[in-house]
Amino acid sequence: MKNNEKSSKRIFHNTEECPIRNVVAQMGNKWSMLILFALVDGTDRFNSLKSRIVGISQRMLTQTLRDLEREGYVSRTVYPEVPVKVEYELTSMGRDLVKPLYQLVTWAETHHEDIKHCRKIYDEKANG
Amino acid sequence: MKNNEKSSKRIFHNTEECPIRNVVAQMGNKWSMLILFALVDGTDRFNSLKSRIVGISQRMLTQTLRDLEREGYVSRTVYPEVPVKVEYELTSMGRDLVKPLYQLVTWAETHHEDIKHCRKIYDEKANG
DNA sequence: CAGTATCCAGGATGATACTG
DNA sequence: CAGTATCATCCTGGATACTG
Repeated sequence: MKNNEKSSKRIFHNTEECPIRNVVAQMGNKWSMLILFALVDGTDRFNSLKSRIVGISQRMLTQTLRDLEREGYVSRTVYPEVPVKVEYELTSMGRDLVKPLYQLVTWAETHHEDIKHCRKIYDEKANG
Repeated sequence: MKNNEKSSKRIFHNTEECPIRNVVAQMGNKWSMLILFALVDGTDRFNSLKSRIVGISQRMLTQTLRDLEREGYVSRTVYPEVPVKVEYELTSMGRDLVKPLYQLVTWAETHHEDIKHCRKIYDEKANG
């Protein structure tokens, strides 16, 4: 290949349109993946999710569920009983997204110790 | 399975120790994945990266490279010439991480239009 | 060339109180 | 039960100027 064929490859991010960021930035926020994984085994309700996902606030659960619903990963069903019942469930696209996500989770678990080790080395070099 | 076996499954995030967040939160920030992908084809230098990764500031390139180096995904080599030359390269762990990342990128590209469509529907329902 | 140092704006997240 | 509304705080990222 030509001398600088590689270095000439430019990379754009385009926050609005980039398909990568559309998915990864959403998954990168604090609660998205936890909620998706909480729904893998089936439908669940708001307060049940809230107690299962340890540490999440009502505000962030609502907001992240809305985001995930807007992206098309989660569906929301309201049963007009009294008191009202709301069920959340993965859509088919949501269930599909979980597959590559699990690949990443598996990778993360496999390399967790390596990463911690690298950080330790790096920090020791910086401080020592 | 028992009645509430599913709903009893609790999910923790533990920002410090959770292997998932250790990886995904880092990849979720604005420039990490772009830098990793920019280095897939081989070694590159600071200013070359800066011009190839469109829109990145000097500050964020430095900072994100340091983060990636600390995690063990990128190596940094200084050549004590004048002026100094610094080369960045993926480590073997970095090259390995790119694989599941590509799975996710492929998924994102495949579903980009679906996601945009879902958003449109959602927003129309909210506003109309 | 390859950074560092400052300052600042905006978004993400959390705490708390209130509601159909 | 399943939220909404408001306020405070922290973190991310961008602009700009300076340096070995």
